[in-house]
This record gives sequence, C-alpha cells and structure tokens, in this order.
Amino acid sequence: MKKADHTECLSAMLPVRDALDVISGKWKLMILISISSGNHRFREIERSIPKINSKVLAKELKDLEEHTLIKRTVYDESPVIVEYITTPYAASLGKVIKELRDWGVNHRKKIIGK
Amino acid sequence: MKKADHTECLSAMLPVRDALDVISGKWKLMILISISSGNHRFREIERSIPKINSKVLAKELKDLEEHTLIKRTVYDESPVIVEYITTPYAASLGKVIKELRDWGVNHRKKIIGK
DNA sequence: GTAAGCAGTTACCTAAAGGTAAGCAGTAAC
DNA sequence: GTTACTGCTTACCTTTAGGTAACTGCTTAC
Repeated sequence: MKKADHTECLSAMLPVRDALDVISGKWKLMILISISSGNHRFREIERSIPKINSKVLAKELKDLEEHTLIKRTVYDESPVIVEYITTPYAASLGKVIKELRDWGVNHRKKIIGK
Repeated sequence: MKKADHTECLSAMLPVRDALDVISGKWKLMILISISSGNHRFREIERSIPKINSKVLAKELKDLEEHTLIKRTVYDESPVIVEYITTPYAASLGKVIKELRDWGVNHRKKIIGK
C-alpha cells in the first residue's frame, strides 16, 4: 500500500485528462484509424465507420483538424475533391491506440469468457 | 497511401471502442489513478480528485466494480470502514494509462508552446 | 431530364452525463 | 448537546453528445 502523495497523484491524473479530452468520445479514434487505413474522402470515411452520420462526422473532422491531428485539403479540380489525411502528430497517438486496442481485445475475451 | 481494407480497419476500430467504453468519461481513470496512488477510502478519493462530487464518485465506483477493476470491502469494525482497492485486472490498464499520460504531457507542451 | 454521387449544412430532438444541494444514519470528539 | 466526520442517497436541474431527416449546390452518368 503506497502512501498517498497528493502532488504525484495529480501529476498523473491531469495529463491523462488532457489526453482523454482530445481523443475520448464515440468517434474520434475510429475516424483516425479509418483515415490512416486509407480512407481519405468524406464519403469513404463515412462508409467505413458503421452507424456514423454525416453531421457527426463533419463535426468530428473539424475537431480533429483543430487539434492538428488531420489535415483537410481541397483540390480545386472539377469536381472539387476534398481529402483528409492524418498528420505526423497523429502518428504520436500510435502507441496509445495500440495499447487501447490490445486492452480492448483482451477485455472482450474476458467478458465473452464469462 | 495504403489501400483501404475494410475488414482490417474494423478489426482495429472495434476493440478500441470496447476499451473506450470502459475507461472514457471524465472520471474513471482519475479514480483508478487515485486509488492506486494510495487513496482507499471514499472521502480520501473524493478529496484527491479536484471538482468531483460524491454522487458522481459513488456511481463511478460502482461502474468500476462491475468491470472488476476495483474491489469494495466493508470492514465491520465500529465505525464501519469501507475500503476500495484496485484489482490485478486494473493493473492490465497500466500501459494504457502510461501511454495516455505520456501523450497528454507532450500534448500540453505542444499547446503551451504555441 | 432524372437519378445518383460528392461534401457537407440545417433544424430539431433525445438520452446520457454530469452538477447542486440537501439529507441520513452512525460514531466520536469537545 | 452540538459539531463534525464517515459513506453514501435522493431529487432536481443543466449541459453536452449524439442522432434523424431533410436539403443544399455542384457534377457526372444514363
């Protein structure tokens, strides 16, 4: 039983909270995964994620762009093409996503095993 | 540019979603961090987490217990003592929390640096 | 000329998460 | 005997996340 160090405890909690503020919610990581798996167009992303709708997708894409996790580029050919790509900064989330995925796989096993 | 593999993409997204279902939200990880930092009593945990309130804490503790991430023990001394401890299963979240924390620290630096 | 695809937007609604404030039963301290 | 601590619960309210459905302007395909 460790001694409760209030300062140390806070210094662990606050960054975790910061991270969750950016990535939690039902869709953000799924969108990042979809884009980095090769889906770059709005409708492509939409179709790749079950049950998402265009309003939510549009909003989440804006959020992700504000956090500089994705980049939106408009190619002014006719017809206009809009492309979403992940930024190098998004790659820094790779480990986070990997650990979440591994844990999720294991957790599902545990629950089904019951 | 990778080719979009729908199946592979889904098999990455769904476990991540499963994991987030368990740990996302404003308080769950903070509570786990608090308990594993040595806060084991209800009021102790409450005081260690800024801005949380007892209604929310009580509810989140129940959720965490249902997911077998913490264990609640009542010691029937007088006065009754209630103790919360993390389970070995919660330890499996260690890497997830570490990566979230590291990313959060870095993200904060990046934002302040702007 | 009508249908269908593109990248969204708009108005409206529901459900869930979270917050506020008060209170309760028990104990113990002053 | 009043105050304060424990571990909660209750009723009520607000805020936000997310969902539905329709519709826009533009383009190309049949």
